[in-house]
Amino acid sequence: MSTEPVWPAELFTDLDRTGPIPLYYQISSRLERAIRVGTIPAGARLENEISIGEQLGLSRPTVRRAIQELVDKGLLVRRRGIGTQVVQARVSRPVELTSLHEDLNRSGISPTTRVLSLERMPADAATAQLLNVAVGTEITRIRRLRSADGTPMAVLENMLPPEFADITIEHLEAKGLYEILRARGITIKIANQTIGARRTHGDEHELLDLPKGSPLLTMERVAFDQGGRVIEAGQHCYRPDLYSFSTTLVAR
Amino acid sequence: MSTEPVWPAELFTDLDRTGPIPLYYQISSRLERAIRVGTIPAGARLENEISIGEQLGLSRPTVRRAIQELVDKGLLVRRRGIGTQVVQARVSRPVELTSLHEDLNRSGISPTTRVLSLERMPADAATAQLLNVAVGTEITRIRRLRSADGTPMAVLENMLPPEFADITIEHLEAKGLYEILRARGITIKIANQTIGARRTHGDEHELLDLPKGSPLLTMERVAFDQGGRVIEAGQHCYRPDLYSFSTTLVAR
DNA sequence: AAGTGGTCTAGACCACTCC
DNA sequence: GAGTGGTCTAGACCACTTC
Repeated sequence: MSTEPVWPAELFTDLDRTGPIPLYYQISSRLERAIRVGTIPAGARLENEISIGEQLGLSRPTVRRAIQELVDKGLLVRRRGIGTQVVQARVSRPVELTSLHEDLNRSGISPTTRVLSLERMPADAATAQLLNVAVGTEITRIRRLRSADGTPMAVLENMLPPEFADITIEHLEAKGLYEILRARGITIKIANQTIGARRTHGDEHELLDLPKGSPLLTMERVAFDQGGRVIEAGQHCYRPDLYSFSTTLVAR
Repeated sequence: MSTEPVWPAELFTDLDRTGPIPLYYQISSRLERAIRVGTIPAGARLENEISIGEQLGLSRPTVRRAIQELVDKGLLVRRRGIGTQVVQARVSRPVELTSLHEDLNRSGISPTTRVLSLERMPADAATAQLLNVAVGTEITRIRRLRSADGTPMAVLENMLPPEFADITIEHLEAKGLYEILRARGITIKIANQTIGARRTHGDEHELLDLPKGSPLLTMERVAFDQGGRVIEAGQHCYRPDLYSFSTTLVAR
């Protein structure tokens, strides 16, 4: 038995057709909320694209684009000849271009940061290559301890190119690095990151309150702006009992 | 100084306009190859979308869609008022819905699999919830050791729902699990996965040829088909000196 | 002012699935 | 055969960047 297709048109009565927010985005964000809160239940079939367009006074490509956004997020599945359905599986938000600081904030946890060191130094060969600057360029090296509710969670090491030489300890203890960068108009567009594991080195076990030689979850990241300039390179390690990376993968 | 925009139209002379392969896909895949091999260098600016469409005899939306594919992959950056540029950063392929077996194959390494155990058993409460079946349902539990060039790399544990009760050790030692599933017409559409770290447990250190209590990189995954049915649930652990997860993140 | 990408329209034909 | 999504066309207007 197949159920009737659903379309809660009442959610879309007051679309703003003149403002700066794209119509497809207004549709997809309301639809996403309706799915996440359960107004549209898992497994429900949506009405077809043309019919939705007629009800909303929109062309099919616009409706299609809105739906595609949620297909890409893994909330909807489209099948030719069948229709569009809400996915049955729970979907977690993808690994995004955010910092640990923002992740924690979103979880309702108030992160604190202790700056362990903040120094300017000439780039050695490895760092110069990483940041794509000349050897000997004065770069900024930061080492921070990030805690959540008083419990140490991660040791964060970052290298910054010379343009950020004026960042202070006060900045870093008040806000996350990505927040500071964004306030300067820096937009991170692309990042390459690698997740791995290793034992604690040096003082990491003390900082993270772990036995010496414990396993750590590690993440290395190089972040670029729109023009391909390196904005930061980080080598971070996390307490694996307190932190992990979750994501939802969607097949193309 | 800004350079002239480029468009190697000669790469697109023999588009197949009648076959089953979409035009936008033909464009984007050829363009991707040209970028990856360096025919179009990093930082190059592409011609504008309308001009490309005219040269290729295509409408702008089709050209736009082709370009969008590569923007989503992080190979191109678009800026309003400026144009479309090849990203300066190296881009690694994203974490995809593939198995370790396929990852290794793609890297030119021939993986081998030893089945450590293959058993049918009634689902306990935790497994039943994971696989979304009734408690006591006969499920299949697999434990495998995956090696590359003779070196043990990972211990793979999977739970499968009852419909796969006929999978044999011979199947599993010849092919990857996902390959076997695909051969049965099973398409995995969505997966939730979590990456973490922990110490070795039980016999893992022996299997992976590591000291007892060494760090392991772990990945848990629940994979769903189009209809939201659970296809497999896996708990895998990897030797962190031989394996890590790399990906490129692209800001929306 | 000129050029770029961002959005949107109103259609069209096709492939696939189900009955 | 009817209904669905997948692709594609040929335009339009707008916002943003550069000159």
